[in-house]
Amino acid sequence: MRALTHLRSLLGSILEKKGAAWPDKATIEPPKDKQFGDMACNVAMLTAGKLGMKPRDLAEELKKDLLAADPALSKVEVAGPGFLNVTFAPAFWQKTVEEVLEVKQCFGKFNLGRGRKVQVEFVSANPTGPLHIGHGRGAAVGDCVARILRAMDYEVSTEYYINDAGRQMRLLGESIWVRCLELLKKPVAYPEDWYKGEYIIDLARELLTLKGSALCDLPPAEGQDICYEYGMKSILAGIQKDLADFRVEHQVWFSEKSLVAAGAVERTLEDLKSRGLAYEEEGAAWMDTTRYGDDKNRVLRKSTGELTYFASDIAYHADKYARGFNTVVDIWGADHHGYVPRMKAAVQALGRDADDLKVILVQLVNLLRGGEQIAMSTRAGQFETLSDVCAEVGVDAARFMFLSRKSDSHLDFDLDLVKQQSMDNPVYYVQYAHARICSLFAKAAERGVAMPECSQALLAQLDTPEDLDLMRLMEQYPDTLANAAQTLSPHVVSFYLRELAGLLHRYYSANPVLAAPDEDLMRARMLMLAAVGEVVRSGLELLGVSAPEKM
RNA sequence: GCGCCCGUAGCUCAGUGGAUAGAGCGCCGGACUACGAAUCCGUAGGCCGCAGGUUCAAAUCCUGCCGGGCGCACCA
Repeated sequence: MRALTHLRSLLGSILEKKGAAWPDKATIEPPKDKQFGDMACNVAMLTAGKLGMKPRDLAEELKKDLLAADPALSKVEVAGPGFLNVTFAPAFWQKTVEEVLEVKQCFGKFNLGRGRKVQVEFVSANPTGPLHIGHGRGAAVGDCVARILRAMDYEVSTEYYINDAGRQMRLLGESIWVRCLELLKKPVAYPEDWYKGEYIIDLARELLTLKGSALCDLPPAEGQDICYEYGMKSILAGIQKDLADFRVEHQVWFSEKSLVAAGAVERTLEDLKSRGLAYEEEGAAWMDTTRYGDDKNRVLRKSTGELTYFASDIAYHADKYARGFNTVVDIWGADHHGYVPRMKAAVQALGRDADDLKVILVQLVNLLRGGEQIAMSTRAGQFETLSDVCAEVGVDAARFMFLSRKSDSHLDFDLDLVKQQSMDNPVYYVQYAHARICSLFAKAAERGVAMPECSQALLAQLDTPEDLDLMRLMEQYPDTLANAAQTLSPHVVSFYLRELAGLLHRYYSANPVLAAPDEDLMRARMLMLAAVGEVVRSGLELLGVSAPEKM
């Protein structure tokens, strides 16, 4: 971070003196190949044309100015078509250790968001059955995005939208109802598309114990209502428990029904109409979403008089913005991607920018056991629940697995692999790095070696390539978090952690700490590893994965 | 038919304009009387789906095609 911002401002002012602005496309980044130094910049190639110069000539001038501007730069080279390859003196990187040890868990987190209010809405599964593993992925991604944004000084609220107003809920009531009738050996007419899972029978049994068999003598509509009410509450309580066990917290549970009851949906519809964005046609109310780029207009109220899901969703998002959120993040299953353009259109109709709504699409999870796919369907009652999976592989392993892929790519979740303690399952690799460091300090304490005071003189000994690799990577942690926050990509953090853990393990096996050649070197290494431990713990915390001291 | 996503090493995946395209797993070969071997070191493995185009530079951007997934409701 310091390396990047520092170079950026040095080069920026040098260019300014030459009469050129910093181009948007210019980058400063660690090059893939270490032989090109610590940081590489392409600005000369992008700016040379504007100044009427050859890229390499401009790069040579920049090189001179850079070296004159800052003695912390130990080397600047012009390479290839005009890259500027910059190498910092070791002292520059050593400062990172000092900084980490000073601010500890705050390292890497800075005020990127400047307190902007963001809502993250996720999971939001219909309470018609327990959460399955696909919901688990959405839960992990949403929770992790929220943690990352919070760390970067966004004011985040997490929310679960309960779809308790629609047809699915009615079906839930009917499904429990017919199971009640079955249990009492009464004649049963089965509804279409009903929920056939075992858990529905359990709910029916509980309800009969609670209310007695008289329940089934009620008129069906009334009985089904009771069934629905009981079923939803009970299932929702189960969902809340599963999420809590999964270390996922929603601050707000928002009921669709409450929105309808308050008349918010009707009001939104009227508002759109009065502004010419909605109209009546063929007995239905439509919204003109095409004017905002959707490929056709969408129904808000069906000719039956019933409101569509889309209508209440618009009202819901209007409510979100009315609550003062600058940005709203929705996390949806990727099978809903066709819904994005109309929702973006709705957001614009509400007078917001299309970018005030960010949709993260989470691809479905392919659940495997020993390489064989396990079929899933909530309605057929055939699935692996999130809680079963967590019980089998552990919350840490499950979360890490969910967060170690781009969210819009398919995820193979092989139960046997995730249980295994191999590199196919990197959660242990990262945790082990943390545990190793902890146990090193435990051993030090055993031998009466105290954690040394941090000083530049001690750190000055850390100048081997392995030392510098480790310190450079720690220095990139803030950049990594910024990238993860800006692109809403939790996997960036888990990839970073794997890399950092890899360097740590490599370092550890090649460089004895407590048995270092001399005491000062031992102290210096202790300081650096303490810093690495802090960063690993911080990253795991953002993923919601524990950082054990022993394994 | 139209739209969106994906196609990178045997496998699982990073990399979205930069230099000789990376990591892990798997394969093969090494390292513990050692601060923890859940680890490390080494070898091998690639027309980045195909074909054009844009430019100093393309896995990355544009166009077309092929292959896979998902959508295309007065469902949610």
